[in-house]
Amino acid sequence: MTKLKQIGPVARELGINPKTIRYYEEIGLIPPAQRTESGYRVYGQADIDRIAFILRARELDFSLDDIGEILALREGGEAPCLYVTDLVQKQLAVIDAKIAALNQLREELEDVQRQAVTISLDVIVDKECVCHLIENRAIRAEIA
Amino acid sequence: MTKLKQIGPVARELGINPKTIRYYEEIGLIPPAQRTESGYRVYGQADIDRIAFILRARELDFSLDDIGEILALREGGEAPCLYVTDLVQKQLAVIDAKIAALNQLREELEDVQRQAVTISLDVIVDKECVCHLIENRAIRAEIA
DNA sequence: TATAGACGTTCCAGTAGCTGGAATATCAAG
DNA sequence: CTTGATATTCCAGCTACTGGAACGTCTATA
Repeated sequence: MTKLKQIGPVARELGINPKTIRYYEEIGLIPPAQRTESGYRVYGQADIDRIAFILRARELDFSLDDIGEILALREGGEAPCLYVTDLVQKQLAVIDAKIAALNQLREELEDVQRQAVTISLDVIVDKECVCHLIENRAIRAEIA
Repeated sequence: MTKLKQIGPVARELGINPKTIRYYEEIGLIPPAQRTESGYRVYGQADIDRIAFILRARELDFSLDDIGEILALREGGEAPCLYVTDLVQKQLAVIDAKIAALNQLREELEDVQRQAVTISLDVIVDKECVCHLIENRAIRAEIA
């Protein structure tokens, strides 16, 4: 018999909000927790491990849906590893796309910053557009 | 007098869903559109420009809140450029953090993939954990 | 002129993954 | 016996839209 913990200590141990655990239960990602006589949720090590697994998968940016499927497959007796490698492949593609987009975004913002430094005062005072820094970028983009 | 356009053509021109324009109006990001007798929204070039500005700022990953403030400052007669440079600075920091996190994530997922290839069959068949690929990563992380 | 279909309108609800708050119950310590 | 920390449920909101239902409007053609 392992020692049972209430939701607060478990959440603190895992570095999350207790509400997150209740939420996972609510959407069926974890089974309904065991309760004390007075209705408090209590968790054993296996429950904590399951939540920890979810959190690690979340760190890898898997969606709760995907995590749920992995868990369900496991419950069905199948080792989910092959399924997971497929998910991982897809995740990698998504991440690469995100990184590329962010890098481009970064360049564009640096562009904006550079322009802010070199912009001449009379342009700043001119009131014909909402914001030169952003509008000019669009104009330059059209030219290019 | 410029030609007025209905919401559909405007949305197509800008490459967005008409609902997005109604949404921007609903949250007050753009003023209520002029209407035809029958209640159809119509837009002039200035309106379209304003929406286009919002879309460009969104491409730079500004929140609608930030964009609203920029627009409001502009309405107040102040050039928002200085305000924008401040926002851009903050955006850059956020983006850098995101890129760093994604790169780390990428490495971890590649790690998982590598492990998937070299993992031995007896480990796959063992059913003691939910998913070796993800769990093992956590174990290795603890060791490191 | 009737009608089809392509557009427009409003309103409600849902997405992901939580998080905050209100109203209420439980529990341990002083 | 009260105080404070914790727990419970339920409702609502966050971002930035998007989908769908139910309905109105406009144009073109049979």
